[in-house]
Amino acid sequence: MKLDEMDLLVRVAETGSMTLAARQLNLTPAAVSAAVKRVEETVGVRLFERTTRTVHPTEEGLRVIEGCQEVVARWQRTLEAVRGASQSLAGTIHISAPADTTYQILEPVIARLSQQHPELQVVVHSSDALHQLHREAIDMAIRYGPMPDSTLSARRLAICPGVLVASPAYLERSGRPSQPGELAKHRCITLRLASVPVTTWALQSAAGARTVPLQSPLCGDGYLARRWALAGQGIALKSLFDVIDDLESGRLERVLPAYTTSPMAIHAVFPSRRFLPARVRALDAAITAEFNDRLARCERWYG
Amino acid sequence: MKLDEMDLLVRVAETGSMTLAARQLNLTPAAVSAAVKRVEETVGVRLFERTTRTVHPTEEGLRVIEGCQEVVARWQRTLEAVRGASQSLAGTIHISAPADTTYQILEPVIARLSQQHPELQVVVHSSDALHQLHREAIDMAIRYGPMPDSTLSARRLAICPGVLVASPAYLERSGRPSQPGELAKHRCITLRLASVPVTTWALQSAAGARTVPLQSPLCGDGYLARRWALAGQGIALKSLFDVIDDLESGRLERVLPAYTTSPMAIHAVFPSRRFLPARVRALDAAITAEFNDRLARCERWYG
DNA sequence: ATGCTTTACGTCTAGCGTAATGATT
DNA sequence: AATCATTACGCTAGACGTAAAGCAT
Repeated sequence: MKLDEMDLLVRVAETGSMTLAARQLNLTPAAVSAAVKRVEETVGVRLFERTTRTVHPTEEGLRVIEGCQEVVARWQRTLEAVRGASQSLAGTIHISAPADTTYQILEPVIARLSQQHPELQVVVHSSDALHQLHREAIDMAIRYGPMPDSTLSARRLAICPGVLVASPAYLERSGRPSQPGELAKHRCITLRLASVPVTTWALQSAAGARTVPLQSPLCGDGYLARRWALAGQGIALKSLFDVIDDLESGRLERVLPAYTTSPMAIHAVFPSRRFLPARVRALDAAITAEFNDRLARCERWYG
Repeated sequence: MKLDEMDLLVRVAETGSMTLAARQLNLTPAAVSAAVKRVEETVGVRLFERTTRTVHPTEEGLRVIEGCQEVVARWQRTLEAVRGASQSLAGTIHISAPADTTYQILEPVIARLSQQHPELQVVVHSSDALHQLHREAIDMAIRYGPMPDSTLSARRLAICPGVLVASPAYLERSGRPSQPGELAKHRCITLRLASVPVTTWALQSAAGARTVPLQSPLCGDGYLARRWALAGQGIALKSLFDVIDDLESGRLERVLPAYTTSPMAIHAVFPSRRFLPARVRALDAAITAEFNDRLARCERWYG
């Protein structure tokens, strides 16, 4: 029995698909299928119940896969302990994050880390889709909003309300709305999340909740929305977390400051494999530090 | 990296020899040498410092070997958990014990266990030599006397003084010695331990210690000594543990009952590998139960 | 001189990709 | 129709044994 085969089992179980596991491991589906069959024969029990569309671990399969996870993790730890003498990090990290987070927050963090560790390669996947996590072998992802419980493990980085923002120039030109109803008269910049345009904003204030329907001339990802807002194109709804820099510097102003959306969590998401390589732990630490700093500024500004 | 290779590393470290490890694994020394070299290359560190006579783990080697031990043990546990559904034990156990222990104590225990589990095969190595533990791949051994600290792990089964015994017939015929000095006039049955004849008995009593020099007409292993004593051939020095049956039944009598040797421990000895297969655990349990029972009888008789 | 590790070499099998097949949505 | 798992087949590389060489005790 090989450790690679154990890793393979774990990935098949995680992705629920031999093809995806194959893609992660740079193998063909045929090889993965054969490997699963091979292991099942040597172990002597059926590990996955499978149709051509789904792959489900069996009762015993779960036990075996858990064992595989721990075994692989234990081995990786010893390897790291033994050759980790050279304190420099090496290898490739695949990280996925929403566009705005990538360009605004991650970019400097990653640049710094990359400079400290020249042998490190960071591949950035700018995406909102969680399922991409398994499609490519993503090591770490950052996601806004509630976490669907799945085979992923997540740690909360921050929790922050959404706020309406616009540039001072735009507000000078178009006026400051004093209540949500007036938003209909403004250029509102909306998001397209997972290819689906967002058509309403759910605002709340001390006075109560209010859902505002929108038709928006500008619709894009979160990064575009912020850039457009900065360029005076209109009013955007962004997580406070994303615009704290702009608010602090005065490049953006809050609109209807009595209103926010309900707080939304930001998570660091990892594949459920037990062991994170040192390079991923380092990136995680750097990102977490950055988020904590930023979160503190949000709370200071907001509170 | 294969689990078999990890097991191989563990065995090389345990035995301190590639050839012995090869013998345990049914491989050639060439294959073991190649495997070690292979692993060293994939891990990237030298695991063993070796001359042609010795194989010593390096600093990193120790870490890696420990990792291998745990990994292999973890995997064996999952395997056992998964296919252990069939509660019957199967496979082969190699057990090593002194002759008398084998014939008198182990024989019925093993017979019983073998009957309960028809697929079980027990290979008994009647031997006193600890180093045999690594020569053959012994799963469990029973040893009298102090444990040299080594790569073996041991658990104490009992601790018992040695006593002088002879058959009533012999004592009727030759008379009962009343003090150690009189032993010189008797036929004393001695042991040959590790091919070295024992020429003195170190006795002690409330009055003090006394070392008696011997020249003995009969010299053999512990089983022979007991049989000769039973046959009225003379006086033997045996662990109380070995002769409790004979003393209880009156087939043997204690000689110089005020005198014993200092208590000697009896250990169950295992190779230091982390995980004992269920079959070995079962045998261990059965033997331990037998020893506990016997030890209780010793204490009752002695106290 | 014995017994160990190492190297060289020939052999064989395990494990991969390619490509075709079968099944499911 | 598209996508996934499976099977068949040819190929390559890894792992073993044999045999010989090199060292240490």
